[in-house]
Amino acid sequence: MRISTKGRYALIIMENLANKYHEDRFVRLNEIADEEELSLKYLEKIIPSLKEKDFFITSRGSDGGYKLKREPKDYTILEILEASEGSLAPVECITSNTCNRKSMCKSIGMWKELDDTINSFLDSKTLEDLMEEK
Amino acid sequence: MRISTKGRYALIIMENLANKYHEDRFVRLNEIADEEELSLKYLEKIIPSLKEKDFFITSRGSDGGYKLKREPKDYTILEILEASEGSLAPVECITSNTCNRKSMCKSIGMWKELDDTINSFLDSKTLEDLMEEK
DNA sequence: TGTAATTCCTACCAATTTGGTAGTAAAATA
DNA sequence: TATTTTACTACCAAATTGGTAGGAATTACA
Repeated sequence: MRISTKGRYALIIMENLANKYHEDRFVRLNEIADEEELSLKYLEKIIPSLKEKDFFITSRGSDGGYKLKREPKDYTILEILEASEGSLAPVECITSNTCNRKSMCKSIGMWKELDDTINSFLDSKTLEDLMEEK
Repeated sequence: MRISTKGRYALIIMENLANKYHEDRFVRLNEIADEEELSLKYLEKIIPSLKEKDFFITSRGSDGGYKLKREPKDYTILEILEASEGSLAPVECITSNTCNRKSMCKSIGMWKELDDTINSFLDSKTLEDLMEEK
C-alpha cells in the first residue's frame, strides 16, 4: 500500500517552495531538482497535476519558475497527495462503485473506516508541519 | 495507495472460514472459490503466505481442506493483510532504511505517523468484526 | 533584435508488479 | 488402485511505475 514517487516528489516540490515562500521570487524547477537530487525531467511531469489545482503562480521564459499561491499552512498534505496520486482510497470500490461482489462483500464498511482514518490524518497535516519538522 | 487483490482475497478466504468456524470441518478451497466467485488457482497462490503464519489447520487428500486454528476474534485484520501483502508502510524508508535522501528528508516523521495511524486502526479490527458487519 | 533560459507538451521506453493460468507431484481416503 | 484434494513450480499478458528525449512556446535581457 505504497505512495508512489509521484506523490512523494510532489510533496518535496511543495515543501521546497514552502521554505522559500518569504523570498517572494520565482523558483526554477532546476534549482529544486539540484537541491533535492531528483531528475528535472521527471519533476516536469509531476508539475501539471499540481498546477491544475492552482497550487502556484508560474512565470515562463527566462527568470521564470514557480512560487506558492497560498501560505504553507494553507495546503494540507491530503490535497497535495490527492492532486498528484489521485484518490488514496485503499480499495477501488470506495470511489468507483464498480465491484460486482458488492452484494456479498463484508469488508466494505471496514475499508471505508480505514479510508476515513487515512484522510482525516492527512487532512490535519499541512505543509507548515513539514517545515517545522526539520 | 491500494491494497492489492492478494490482500483483499486473503481477507475473503479468512472471512469465509470464520463463518464456518463452528462447523468444525475442513473446507475445500474450491468451495470458497465457488461461493466467492474467485479463481481457485489464484486462491491457491495466496494460501501459502497465510499458511506460513500458522493461520489454519490443513488436511490433504480426499475430504481435505482448511479450517481456522484460532477463533475469529483472535485474528486482527492487520496480521492478515501483512501476511498476504507484506508491510503496509506508505513509504519504503520506514521499514528498509535504504533511502539516500534520509539526511535531508523532512517528511519521514509524517510518514511514520501515518503508518502508525493505519496500523493501529487495522490492529483494532478482527475477523469477528467483519462477520458482524453483515 | 537575437539569444539564452525557462516552462510546457508529447512521445517513447524498460523494468517491475499485478493478476492471473497450467500442469504436475504428493498425500489421504475409500 | 482410483479419486480427491492440497502443494508446488513454471509461465505469461496487461498495467503501472519511474523514468528519458526532444522540441515548441514564452519571456528577460544584452
